[in-house]
Amino acid sequence: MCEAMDGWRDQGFTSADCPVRDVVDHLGDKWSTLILSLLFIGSKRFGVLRRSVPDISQRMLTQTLRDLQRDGLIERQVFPTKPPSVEYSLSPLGMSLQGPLNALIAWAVDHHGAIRAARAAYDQADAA
Amino acid sequence: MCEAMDGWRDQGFTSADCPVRDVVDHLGDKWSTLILSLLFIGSKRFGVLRRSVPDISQRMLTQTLRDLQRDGLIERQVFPTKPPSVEYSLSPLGMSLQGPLNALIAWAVDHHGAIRAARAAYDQADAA
DNA sequence: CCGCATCCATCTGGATACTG
DNA sequence: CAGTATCCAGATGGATGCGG
Repeated sequence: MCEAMDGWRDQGFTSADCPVRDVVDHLGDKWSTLILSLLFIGSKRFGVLRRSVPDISQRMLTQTLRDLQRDGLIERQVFPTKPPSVEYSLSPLGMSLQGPLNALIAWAVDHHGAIRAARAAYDQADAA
Repeated sequence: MCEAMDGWRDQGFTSADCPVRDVVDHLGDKWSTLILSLLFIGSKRFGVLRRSVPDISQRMLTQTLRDLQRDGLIERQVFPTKPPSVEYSLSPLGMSLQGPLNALIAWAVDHHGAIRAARAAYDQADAA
């Protein structure tokens, strides 16, 4: 893995501390990217996030937020009101991810059609 | 999910045809990003890829390559030599992904330390 | 050399119900 | 409102052996 990437800028990471894995593995889980893109817009309360992503379970929302917080990408602020409310916002580190991630999302939107077309062509080919 | 993203440029995709999912879900699988980054450098034979990524199983390499091919990101060329050889290379679509993806990878490398530090701090906090 | 098939351990994530 | 706990189906992915 990383030992193979010295073609561009790897400096000898082992598999275990490969930075690509650290980041990509996280974006890979089903919800992280989505939650991040919502927080790019602005801070949000738990319930707002929940309603913004209709098909996420409460369990997964909590877990995703915890993971993002653990990685220092988002911050969690508890208001001891009654009933309590919790607000999530982007940390400076999280904000620095906004540019690269949005570039990728923009690519996804732009090339969405091409991907779906390629997929359809491929699937049709092996049906024949 | 997608219905929540109109803050930036969504135009009303449903969950099913959400472009973010189409792309990110793929980058999320354990090997796609890594294989793509290798092919950014240049076309490679199956065996070369296998050796470049020591801890991938043959099964996963084949599967990953198939998925990328299905999405039209890479091309597969078989040389009917004896023994046969197969070469994989980036398609034009795949090349268009290089910029955004490398931006993300660069971010990962740059902020790798910060992430690991945040993670360590978080883990230490709940040990206390 | 390249790839498929099978078997199997593990992980992910959804449903549901319950606490402060 | 926000979060936790339990249970469980399905996906992911590794090991191995066979075939062109």
